[in-house]
Amino acid sequence: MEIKLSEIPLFKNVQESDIQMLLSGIVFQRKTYAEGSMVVSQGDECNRLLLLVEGTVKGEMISPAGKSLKIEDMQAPYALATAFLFGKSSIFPVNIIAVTEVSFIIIQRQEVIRLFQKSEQILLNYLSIISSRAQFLSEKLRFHSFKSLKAKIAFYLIKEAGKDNSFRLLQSQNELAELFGVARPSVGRAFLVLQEEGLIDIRYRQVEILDRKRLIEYCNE
Amino acid sequence: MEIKLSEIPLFKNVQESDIQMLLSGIVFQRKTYAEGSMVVSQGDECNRLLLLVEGTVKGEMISPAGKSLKIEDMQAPYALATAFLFGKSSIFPVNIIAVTEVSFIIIQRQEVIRLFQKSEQILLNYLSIISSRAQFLSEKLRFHSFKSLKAKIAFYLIKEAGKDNSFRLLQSQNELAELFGVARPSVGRAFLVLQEEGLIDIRYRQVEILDRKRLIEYCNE
DNA sequence: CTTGAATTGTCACAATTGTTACATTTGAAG
DNA sequence: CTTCAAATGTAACAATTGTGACAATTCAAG
Repeated sequence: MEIKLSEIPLFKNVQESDIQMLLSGIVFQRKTYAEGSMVVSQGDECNRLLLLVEGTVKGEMISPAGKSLKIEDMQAPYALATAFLFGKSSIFPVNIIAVTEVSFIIIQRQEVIRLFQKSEQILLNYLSIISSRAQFLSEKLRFHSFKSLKAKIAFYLIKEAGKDNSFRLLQSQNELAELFGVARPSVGRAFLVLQEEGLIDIRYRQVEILDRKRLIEYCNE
Repeated sequence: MEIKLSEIPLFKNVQESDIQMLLSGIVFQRKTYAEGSMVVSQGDECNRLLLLVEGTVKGEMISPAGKSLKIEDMQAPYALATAFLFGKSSIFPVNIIAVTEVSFIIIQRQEVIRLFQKSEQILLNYLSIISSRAQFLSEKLRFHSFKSLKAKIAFYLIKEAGKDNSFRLLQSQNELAELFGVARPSVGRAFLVLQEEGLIDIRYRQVEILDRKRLIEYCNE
C-alpha cells in the first residue's frame, strides 16, 4: 500500500494539493522494483533523490568475491542517500536491494534544487532530514570515543539523569548493549562494578547517583 | 589574521564582490571573543549560524560537577554546528570555548534562509558541508559495526586494495589505530594474525592479499 | 651514503569484554 | 491476583585488547 505523499518527511507540513502542484512543475519519475532486484549498484553516481514510498530495501556492501555485508534496512517512507546527493563524494557506497516489492519517486538533483526554489518548506524539510541524520550519527559516535565501557555508561547515566540523582532507565540493557556496541552481560557487569565502587545504586531500572563527581571522572578513564 | 571570505567553505565559488553584495542584503553580526571566553553554552538554542573566520575553538561537554570532556578542536575557516541549525534538536550539546582570540560572523537562521534564496551556490555549499559531514561520520561509524578488530582490518584492507592484490598502506599504524579506536600494537598484532593464517602477506606497509575470499569472510566475524 | 627520527615488529602480562548458561525478578495481560 | 514472557542478575571461563617496553627497520634530510 503506497503511503500518502504528505507522510513523506520531505513533504512534511506541505498540503497534499500543494505537493501535487509542485510535483507537476518538475520532472520526476515513479519506478517500481520487484522483490530482490537491485535498485542501486555500489559505485553508481548519486545524482538523483530516491524517495522510497512503498516497501523495504536493504543496503549491502558487495565485495569482488561476491560476499555481501548487510549495512542497514530502510522502509517507506524514507529518503535514500540524502547525504550523497550534495556531498563531496557522490558515489553510492552500497548496493540497494529491494527486500519487498518497492516503489520510488526519483528526482534528478537539478530538479530537487528547483523544488527547493519553489518551496521553502521542502528545503527546510530536506535540511532537517540531513541535519538530523548528522546529529544521530554524531551522537552515536560519541559513545565510541570513550575508552572503556564503564566510561560510556558513566557518561550515559549522567546524561540521562539530568539534574536529578534518581531516575529510571528508559532503555533495556539489550538496547544499551547495542548502543554501546558490546554484549548484554557486559552492560550489567559494568553497572555492577559502578555499584560496588559506590558511585551508583542500581536495582533493575531504578538508578540512584550516589557520587556524581566521581562518576564524571570515570568518563575520562 | 582574518581570512578572506571566499576561503570560507560556505562562500566557495562565490566571487568576493558577490559575497559583499549578498552580505549587504542581509542582517548579520561580526563578533570577537577573547582567548578562553565561552562562545556558546551547552543548552543554548542554536538559532544562528556561526562562521569561525579567525582563530581556534574547542568543544567541551560540561557536567554539573564542573569537570569537562574535550570533544573536538575546530579552526578557521569553519562553520559551527551546521547540523543543529536545521536539525530536530536545536540545542547545543557542548560548550564552545575560544582557544585563541577568535572572530565570528553570526547569521540568524532566518537570514541564512534568505541567503539561500539569493544565492543557489551558497545553498549548494551549505548542503555540501552538512552532507560531507554526514558522510564522514557514517564512514567512521561503519568501522565500529564490525565485531572484532581483525574484521575491521579485513574490511579496511579490502576497501584499500580495490581490484589489486598488492598495494601500499597509505596510513600509518598509529592512524589506523585511531580510526579503529584501538591501541597501536593491537593493529600490528591483528596484521600478524591475518598473516599467520595465510590471508595476507604484510611487510611494513607493503600488503599482498593472498586469499581474498577468506579475508572477506573475516568481515562477518 | 649517513644519520636520526619516525614507524613498525614483537613480547609478556594486565585488564576488559565476549560467551554461554541459568536463576531471579519484573511488569503487562488476562 | 495469577501467569508468563521478557528483562535482569550473576557466574565461570574463553578470547580479545590494552599497556609498556624495547628492538628492528624504514625513510627522508642532509
